[in-house]
Amino acid sequence: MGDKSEQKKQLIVDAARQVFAEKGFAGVTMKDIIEASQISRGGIYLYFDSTASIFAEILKQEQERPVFAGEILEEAAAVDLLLLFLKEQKKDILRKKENLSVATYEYCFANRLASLDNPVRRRFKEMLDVLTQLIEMGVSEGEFYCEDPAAEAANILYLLEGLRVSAHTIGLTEAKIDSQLLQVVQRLVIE
Amino acid sequence: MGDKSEQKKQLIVDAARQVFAEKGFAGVTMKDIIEASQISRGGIYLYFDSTASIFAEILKQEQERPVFAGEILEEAAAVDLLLLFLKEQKKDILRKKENLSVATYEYCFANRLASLDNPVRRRFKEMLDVLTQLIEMGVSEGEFYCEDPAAEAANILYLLEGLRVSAHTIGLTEAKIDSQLLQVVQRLVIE
Amino acid sequence: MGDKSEQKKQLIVDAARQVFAEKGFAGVTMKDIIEASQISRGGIYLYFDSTASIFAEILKQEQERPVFAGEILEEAAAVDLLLLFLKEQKKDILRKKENLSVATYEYCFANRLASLDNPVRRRFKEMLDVLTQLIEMGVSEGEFYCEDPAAEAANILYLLEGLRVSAHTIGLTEAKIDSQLLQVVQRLVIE
Amino acid sequence: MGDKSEQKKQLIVDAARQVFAEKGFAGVTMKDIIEASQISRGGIYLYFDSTASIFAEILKQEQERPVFAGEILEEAAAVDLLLLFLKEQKKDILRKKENLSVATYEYCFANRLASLDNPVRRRFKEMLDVLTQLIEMGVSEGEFYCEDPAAEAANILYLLEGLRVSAHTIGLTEAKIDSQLLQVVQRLVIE
DNA sequence: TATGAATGAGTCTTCATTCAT
DNA sequence: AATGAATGAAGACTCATTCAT
Repeated sequence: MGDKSEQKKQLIVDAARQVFAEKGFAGVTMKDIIEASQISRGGIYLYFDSTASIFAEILKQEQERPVFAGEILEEAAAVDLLLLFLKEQKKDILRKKENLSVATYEYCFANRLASLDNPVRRRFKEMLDVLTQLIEMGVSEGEFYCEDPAAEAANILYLLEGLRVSAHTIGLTEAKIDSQLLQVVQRLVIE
Repeated sequence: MGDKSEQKKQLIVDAARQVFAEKGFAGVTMKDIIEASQISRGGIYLYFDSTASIFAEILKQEQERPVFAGEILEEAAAVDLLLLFLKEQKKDILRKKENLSVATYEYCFANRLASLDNPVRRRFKEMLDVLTQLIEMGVSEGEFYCEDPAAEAANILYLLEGLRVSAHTIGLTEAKIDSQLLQVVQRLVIE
Repeated sequence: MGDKSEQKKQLIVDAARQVFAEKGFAGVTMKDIIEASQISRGGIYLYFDSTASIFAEILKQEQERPVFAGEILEEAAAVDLLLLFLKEQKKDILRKKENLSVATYEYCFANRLASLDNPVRRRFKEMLDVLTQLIEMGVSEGEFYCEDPAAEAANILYLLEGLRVSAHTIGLTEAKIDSQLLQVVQRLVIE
Repeated sequence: MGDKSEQKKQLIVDAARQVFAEKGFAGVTMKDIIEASQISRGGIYLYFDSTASIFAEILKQEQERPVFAGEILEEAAAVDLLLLFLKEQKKDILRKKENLSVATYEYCFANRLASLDNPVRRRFKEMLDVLTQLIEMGVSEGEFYCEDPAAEAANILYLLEGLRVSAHTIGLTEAKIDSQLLQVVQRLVIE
């Protein structure tokens, strides 16, 4: 039955997400995922044919999540929304052992994608749009000063990406991240 | 003989660098390196015991290279030095197929280092110092406006790191990099 | 219901025949046959327990077909009947991609049968009888010269078998088959 | 060392020949051959990459053997040589459990070869030439009567092939083979 | 009867690593 | 110091067959 089948598929995806979060992408074998899910060696091939296709599914689902985890209040000030966004990002960057960032990087590297419709790119675009709108809103409300909101939004996202990857390569303390995010805010906000 | 031994070791390292640049770190096998260097199956173990230790040696050597590729003239203006630095970084980011960035990321991820004395971290520190001095110089010369040169330097480096990794995950055009670097310069330079 | 059950069984057999004709016997899996017939994974086991038993059923049905595909006229000359028989055999040998010969060979080999009541053997006997009678008829009518009709009939059948298998091992042109069959006819017929 | 390597390769080939003779081609796995040879699971891949390539090597070696197993005396009568040839063939056909015929058939079927340079075809051509010459010799010596030696030679070979394959499909007694071979001889020899 | 999801045994293949020479 | 043949552990994948529904 399609419904039950979907459930099982989701079970595998959820188990696999754990595995990928722990071990990244490159080092994960089908066996790892099989052992993490309640499925047999042969059974997993009924749903996925490789670790890559499982991870692709995870990314797809990831993309469907809203950019902002919390509620966005229409009447909220742009500064507050920005602070909220940055705080969420910081939290995620620091939760480096539990998130999918390393797996996502490794997946991108292994598959040498960077093609137009890859989910990581789409996610970036989506975040870029949201952030650009946020900045434009702040500018029109007189909260922010910014000549090129789109470029500024991209700048913030690339900085966050740099922090995210650096958390894994050189290690980052919360203080260091705060220092960087503070700069971002100071640059924008009219005091 | 120690000297001859060193030569052989360097031969392996040089061959391996090519392989890592092409295929990243995770996908490289001992066999790949053996085939690329002039050494036998068993012979390589006289010098290295894993792909990781070979890559570690490469990183060590990488770290010994000067931060600036070109000559730095004492009397050059800070703006020009900054522009030179950014131009070099851009070039390297765009040469993504030939540099060691993916291999380095994969190596860091696979070894979950981020320890205090890892070479990637040391390299970052080194660049941070150079860049901070550069900015301080620019400030004292009246070329730059900057309240916290060290934070600004880190900001630039994280942004570059973000661009570097994004070149592999979402793909970047030269124009997009230029747009980001322009922002960096405009922010600093007093027109 | 016995009748409906028989129908279903025949459905499987017919679908399987196609598969065996295309792929021989050894390379065919239950999955292949399941996909070719309108039956479920588990359902096929209600009728057959292996590809071998399906093929056995096909052979059984094959055996029930008349030796001569066309109509045999009582009053026809023995020469004409012989020519008709050889022509049919030639046609079948050349249609090597669509007939069951490879599958039959592979089935016999795999099951190392050659037992007394195997269907291939029965089929051979049947053809031997028909052909022997035909030759005897020709002899008594003064059309053929032959001292040992049974041995001659066997000789023709073995030759045809040799041509049939050679069509798959070394490849045969129509001309080569014609040349061989011509010899057979010349040997028998009194000019 | 090339020499020792060749020895090992030959060891594998010899062990594999046994296995193929026993089990045919289709049912033989790498594991079977590994267990029969003195080699490890991974080791066999240093020499061959599939059962097919091992069997191809066997066929190549087979082809290099002389068509006549025994000595051919220049001054021998054509009849005697023919009888010798047929006797050898009969012996081989009856030794059906120990020869490579089933494996060869299965190999040809599985690989759907029948291409111009397949070794089975070359072997056939070779035998055809030898047999044709033998018959021509007999004719010129006044021992044989034959209008078309090449066609007659082919006829004998196809008959033998028919007997060979029939030994596996319908089963053959020595008497039946003798009866067929007798016909061949009677047809040729001028009494 | 009929379904198709699930199982696990079996095979192929690659790879780091060892070891006799 | 150097070689490269050999090893066996580990992972990928397929397939016949079972079983709850």
